[in-house]
Amino acid sequence: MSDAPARKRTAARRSADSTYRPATSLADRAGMRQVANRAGVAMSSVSRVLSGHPDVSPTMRDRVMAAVEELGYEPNMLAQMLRRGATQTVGFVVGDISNPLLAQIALGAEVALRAAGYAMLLTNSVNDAHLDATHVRLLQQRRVDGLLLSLSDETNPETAEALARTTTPSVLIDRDLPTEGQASAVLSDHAAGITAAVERLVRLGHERIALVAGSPHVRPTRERITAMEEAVQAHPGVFAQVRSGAFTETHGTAATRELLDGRRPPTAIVAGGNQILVGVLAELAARKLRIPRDVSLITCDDVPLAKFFTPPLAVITRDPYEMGSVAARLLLDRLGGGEPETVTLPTTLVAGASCAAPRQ
Amino acid sequence: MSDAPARKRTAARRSADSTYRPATSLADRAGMRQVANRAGVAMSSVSRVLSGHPDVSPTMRDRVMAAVEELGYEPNMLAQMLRRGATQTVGFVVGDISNPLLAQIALGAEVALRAAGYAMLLTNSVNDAHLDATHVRLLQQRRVDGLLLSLSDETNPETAEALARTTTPSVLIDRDLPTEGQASAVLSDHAAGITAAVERLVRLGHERIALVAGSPHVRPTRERITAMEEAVQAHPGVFAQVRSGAFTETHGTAATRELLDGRRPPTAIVAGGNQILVGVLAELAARKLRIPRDVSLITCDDVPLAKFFTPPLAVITRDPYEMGSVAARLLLDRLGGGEPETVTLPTTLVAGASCAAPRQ
DNA sequence: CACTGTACTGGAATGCATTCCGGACTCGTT
DNA sequence: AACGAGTCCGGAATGCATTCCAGTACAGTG
Repeated sequence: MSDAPARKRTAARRSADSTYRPATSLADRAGMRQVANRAGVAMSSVSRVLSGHPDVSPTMRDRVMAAVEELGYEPNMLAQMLRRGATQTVGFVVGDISNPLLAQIALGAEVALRAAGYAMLLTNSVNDAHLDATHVRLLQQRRVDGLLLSLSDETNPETAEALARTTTPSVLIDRDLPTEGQASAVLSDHAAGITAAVERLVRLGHERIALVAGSPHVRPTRERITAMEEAVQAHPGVFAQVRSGAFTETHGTAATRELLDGRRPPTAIVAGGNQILVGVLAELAARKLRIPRDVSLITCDDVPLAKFFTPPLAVITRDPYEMGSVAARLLLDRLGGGEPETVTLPTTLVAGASCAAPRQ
Repeated sequence: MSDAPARKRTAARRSADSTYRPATSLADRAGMRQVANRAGVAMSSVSRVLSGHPDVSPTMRDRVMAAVEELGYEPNMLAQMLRRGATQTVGFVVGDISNPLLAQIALGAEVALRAAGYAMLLTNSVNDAHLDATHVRLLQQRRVDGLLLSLSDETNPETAEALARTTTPSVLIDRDLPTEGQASAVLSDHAAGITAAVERLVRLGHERIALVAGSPHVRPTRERITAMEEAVQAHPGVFAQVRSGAFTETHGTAATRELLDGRRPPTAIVAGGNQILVGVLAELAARKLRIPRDVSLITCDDVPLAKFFTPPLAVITRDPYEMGSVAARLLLDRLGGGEPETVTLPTTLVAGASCAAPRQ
């Protein structure tokens, strides 16, 4: 009875309504019920008008639309999601959005998804395999209609299981998982790029080529390694060394050091990613080795300044924005009832002065 | 009666239930009602157990938990969202996630938000002012609990209005809007960075300094311009030229061309962004001008390869990941009932050989 | 004029979980 | 033994929109 003011306010409000009400996040906005009352019709009619159902007379349409205008009614998407069982939302599990490559993919995907009325939930696994799985589950709890997956580790059984026990349409982005044809995929033809790079290096006269690759737990690395080994086999006398590890500057540096200190130091290096490139460059700089005089260099995946580098860097490029767009399209196809599909996009070797004949 | 099999199945199913059911997106999973039945208790009790309400006996807890286990029950977040009026979701409106700076901010924000149980919806305005406003409205329709705003144009009245007519807690990221203290903000101290840059250039002997800036519709550009003008005034004889425009390579090139063709070509250029830097470099390269012999160069916001450039680029850096983290923290504070707040983070001038004394 | 058909409309069930309220039961106390 | 108190539980309303179904009203046909 002698409540503190704060509690009293609550009590007063409650008695006014003669019923409790949960916290409404926004200033009480009109619901469909209010619209129905205002227009003097049933809620079902309001729903029909708003959803474009054919069984609606012109009179009804006008009355409802007028009420909608007057009250500034906007449907509550949460209620629609709950009722319809679809959220018009897609989850994007990405290793690390701060990687420009992934960021461009995300951009391409988001633009395409939004055009189709979908919103995109983004989670970063920060290269932690366990988080991949956690995020897949998390997004499913949030009832996403589909998943875009750029996993940081495709060999993690936990992730595989999380994906296996679900029917959520998914698209793998440059990843390879045993999904038994359940998932669509957009892939890059890394083999073509690496093969072209090797061909070029061999033609220039290189016989010791190294690949400083990233994590072997993702498809691009494995494809590149395989392609490198196969490409080299076609040229007797040419020999390749591979160092895979993390997609980090540290690995780039360490691997380069190892290679150059080895018994047969390479005359050409292929860097398997942005971060790795930085590490390779750091080690070459530390040793005062000049590109391409002492070592030829080719990097995978474009970096904005590559062509202004001294010397301009040779790059194996691809179109990440396009990759995101295609991923979105594949997912939308599946959401529309289509079958899983796999699309492979090209990679191209862009020449640059960082590649030259080795010193004799 | 003689329906096609497909329809028949539907009909049979309906009559079995004696009622219709909407499409359930996932394989029919158990709901709270099933758990309640299984455990032989009321739904309210199940809810209490799951939500950690105190009025629960150990017996009850065990029974319910057992049923939950057996049925593999997972609460439907959509229903919870609808009921609770909170989505545990935050919207991030960003100009263009493919900009590495923004991508790192997004990463910092997402990690911090996720740790607090929030998911992040991402939309790209692709530098279209109109889309800024559209996305703010879109995210509100999706009932986000809060907004992170890195708008592409803070002068658009449409966006201002969309924000004014809402009470959704927001955090501006390096943007300045007349929100009447409603929104929190994380800002970068661009003035400090530019001032340091000017001081350094002046000390080296430069008297004609240019700033190739980005869009004047966002705070960083305006801050930089103001700071440049003020810093120069402190040094009689030193004079600054500013060219603002889009955050594009094209603008960088065009502005540089203009400046160098002008009556008093600058001996030092400050590039106001990643894309702009590329344009500036392109134009300098086209003219065969050497850095720093012919022109000194400083760029804003780090690029991965800046320090391996020839010469290593002087950069005005900041910590974008931290910026994202702080933005998330400010938003979480507001969601927890805290007051709006503004935080300013530092910028630092990192020296590089791209800055030297001008030719005599 | 009766009857079938068409065009709409309202009512109610539904999706799923949360929370208020009242009631039942147990226990301690005098 | 009885009563006030404390524990705990079930029932029902609630959030909000969708959709099935049944029913009204009016038009067209024989």
